[in-house]
Amino acid sequence: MAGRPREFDETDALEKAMLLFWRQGYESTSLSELIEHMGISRQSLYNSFGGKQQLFHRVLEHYQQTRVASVFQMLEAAEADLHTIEEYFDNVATYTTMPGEVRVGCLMVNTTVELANQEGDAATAVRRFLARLEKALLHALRGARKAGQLAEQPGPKAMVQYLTTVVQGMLVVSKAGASRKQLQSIAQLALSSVRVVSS
Amino acid sequence: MAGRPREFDETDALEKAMLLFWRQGYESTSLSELIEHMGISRQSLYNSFGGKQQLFHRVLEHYQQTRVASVFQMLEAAEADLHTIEEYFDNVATYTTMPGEVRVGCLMVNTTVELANQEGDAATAVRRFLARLEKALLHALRGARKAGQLAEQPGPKAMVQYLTTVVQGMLVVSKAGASRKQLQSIAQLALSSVRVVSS
DNA sequence: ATACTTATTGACCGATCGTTCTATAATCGC
DNA sequence: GCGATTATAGAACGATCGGTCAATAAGTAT
Repeated sequence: MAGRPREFDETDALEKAMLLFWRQGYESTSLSELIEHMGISRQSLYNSFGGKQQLFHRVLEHYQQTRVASVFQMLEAAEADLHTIEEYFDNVATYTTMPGEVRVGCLMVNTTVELANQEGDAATAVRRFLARLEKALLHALRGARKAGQLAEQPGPKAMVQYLTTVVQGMLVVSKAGASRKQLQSIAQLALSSVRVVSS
Repeated sequence: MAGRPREFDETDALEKAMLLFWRQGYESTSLSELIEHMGISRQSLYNSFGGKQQLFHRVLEHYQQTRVASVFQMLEAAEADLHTIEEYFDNVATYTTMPGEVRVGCLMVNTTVELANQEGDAATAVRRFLARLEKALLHALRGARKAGQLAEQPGPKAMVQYLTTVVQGMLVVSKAGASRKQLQSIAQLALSSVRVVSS
C-alpha cells in the first residue's frame, strides 16, 4: 500500500547534495545548507537518506556512478592502451581547471584527505575507489604492453601506483591554482616515464 | 608594567595545537579539544592567540618553522643537487609511513585540500608555501644541472612543477594506506624521469 | 467513505559550536 | 601596602549543530 508520493526526485536531490559536499567537504557542510540546496525538508532528508553520514555515503556512490564510471569503462575497455591513459590524464587536466569554475578537485581525493584516517564508512569507500582506479589503470597498461607501448622497467604494478599518485597530486595542485597548461605538462611527463623509448 | 606571568609556554601550546589540527583538520577540531590538549584555559587561548582562525594561522607558521624549514634549507644549500632531492623524496616516503603512527600526511597539503578554495587567510598561506617549495626545488635542480645530473628535457620549471605534484600525490596516497616501499618506488620513478640517461 | 501508509511542514530537542563576561589571582612599579 | 596590569578559571552567551516529534496532507486499498 502506497502513501503520499514524493514531491522531489531522489537522484536530483543527491546530485545537489553532492555538489555541496564536493565544494565544501563533509564537516563544513551543514544539514541546513543541505536541505536548502536540495530543496527538501529536514524530515524528508531523514526519511529518504537516513542522516548526514548515510547521505554522504550515497553521495559518494552517486559521484562514482555519474563522474567516474565512464572513465573506468574507458580504461577497462578491451582496446584500451597507452593512448587511453593519455586521454584520461588529459581529462583530469582539463576538468579540474575549467575557467570560471571553483576549483573543487575530485570528491574522492578530497574525502581521502579529510576522512581517510578516521576509520569510518567513508574511509573504506575511498580505499575501494582507489583500488578500483588502480585496477582500471592496470588493465589499460596491460593493453599498452601488448601493443609494445610500454618501457620494460618498471613493472606494471609499480607503474600503476605511480600513475595514480601523479593523478592525485594533479588534483591537489589544481586546487592550489595550477593552470591547465601546467597540468598537461605534468601529465606528459608522467606518461613519458612509462612509455617505451623510441625514435 | 608587567602583570601576572604566563603559566604555560606559548611554543609548547602551539606545538600541541598543531598536532591536533594536523590529525583532524581545521573544521573538525573544536576549541574544547584544543584547550584540553594545549592544557590552557579558554580565555588564555583568546588572550594569547586571538581565536581559532588566528591560532590556526600561527599553527601553520609553527609547522613550517619546525617541520619544513630544515628541508628548505637542505634544498637551498649551495651544494644541493639531485642527490639532495633524492634524499628529500626518501624523507617524504619515510616520514609519512612511520609504523604505528596515524597517517596524518602533510599539514600544508591537508590544508590545501580543505581550505584552498575558501579564499581565507589559510588559502594564501598554503599558496605561499607551495611557491616556496617550488623555489627550493628549483634551486636544487639548478645545482643538479650544473653537475650534469639532469636530462635535457624538460626545462627546470616543468621539472619543478612535476616533482611538487608527485610529492603531493605521495602524501595523499600515504593517507590512503600506501606502504613505505610503495612510496619509495614512486619516488624512484619520479626522479628517473628527470635524471639524465646514462650507463 | 474509511483505514492505512507515506511525505511534508515546522517547531523543537539536547549538545556543542566559537566567543565573551565576570570574578579572582599573581605579578609589577611605586 | 596599594593601584595598575595581565593571566587564570569558570560560568554564560547566542548561534548553530545533527537529529526528532507531532500534526497535517496526499495518496492507495478495501
